Amino acid sequence: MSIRLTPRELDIMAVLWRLGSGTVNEVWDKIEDELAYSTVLTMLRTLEGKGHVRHESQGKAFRYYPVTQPEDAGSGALDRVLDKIYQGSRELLVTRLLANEEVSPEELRRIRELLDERLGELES
Amino acid sequence: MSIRLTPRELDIMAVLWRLGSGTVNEVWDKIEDELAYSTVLTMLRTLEGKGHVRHESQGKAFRYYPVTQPEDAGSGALDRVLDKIYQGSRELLVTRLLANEEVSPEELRRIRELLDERLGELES
DNA sequence: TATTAACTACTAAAAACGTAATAGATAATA
DNA sequence: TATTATCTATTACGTTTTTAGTAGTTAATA
Repeated sequence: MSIRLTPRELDIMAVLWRLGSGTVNEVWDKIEDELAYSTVLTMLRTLEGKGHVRHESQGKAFRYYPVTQPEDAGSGALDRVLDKIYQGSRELLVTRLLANEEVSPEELRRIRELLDERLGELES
Repeated sequence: MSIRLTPRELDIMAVLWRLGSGTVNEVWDKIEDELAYSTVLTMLRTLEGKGHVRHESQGKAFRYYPVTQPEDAGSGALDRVLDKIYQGSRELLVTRLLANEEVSPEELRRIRELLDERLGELES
């Protein structure tokens, strides 16, 4: 079974992945929605209970570290989107992904290179 | 605000999107997890309450049709994955998406064509 | 028409989620 | 040392989600 995080858990993990680690305070500070400090604390303990984070004492505070990595959560979430919404079609998914106006030509070129590399590997 | 479906709601919508429409029985039959018939019925009514599906009578049964389309639910879900897990990097996401061994060269080529088209548009 | 099979409607309720108040502990600092 | 600011621990609760039993209805069919 692939790892599944709840929306709010994902918000918190996203902060930890970005920062590398964080105290309750730091996470609370970076979370977009306005939550009570204790809410963030509770979430982190929940996540710890599920084994997605661990903590070390730092002074009187706890510093939390992600145990579950983006890939672990990502493959699950992405596969799910791919499967359920795009019916397994990676093309369709990529089409939607790049449909956004904001995508820069540079980004598109880099992605194309990526594809070329991958194709090169397969042909060799 | 983008549409957000719960995991189970998504399972059901996925079946409707795939089939085009479905009676409770048909959906129940296609759902992977073993649920009670009445559970599927309840879910469909919930989805109807939220405006994601509608129904028409067909004999004594109801035939349900998706109102919410994959794109509607998809952009939200995909953006979320992109944002939270791949930190907004489409490259990273595509890398992961194509990392899978199962991706065929044909599929890769089609995706590359897609990119070329998109790049062509931007350069003109 | 009486019976049965297949549905929907209604109801309930456990489990998960999300949020936060408050109490207690600890370290800084006046 | 006394006070204060900052943390964690505990506890609770409303909401949503998920699941499903059972009652009622309808259409087929014997």
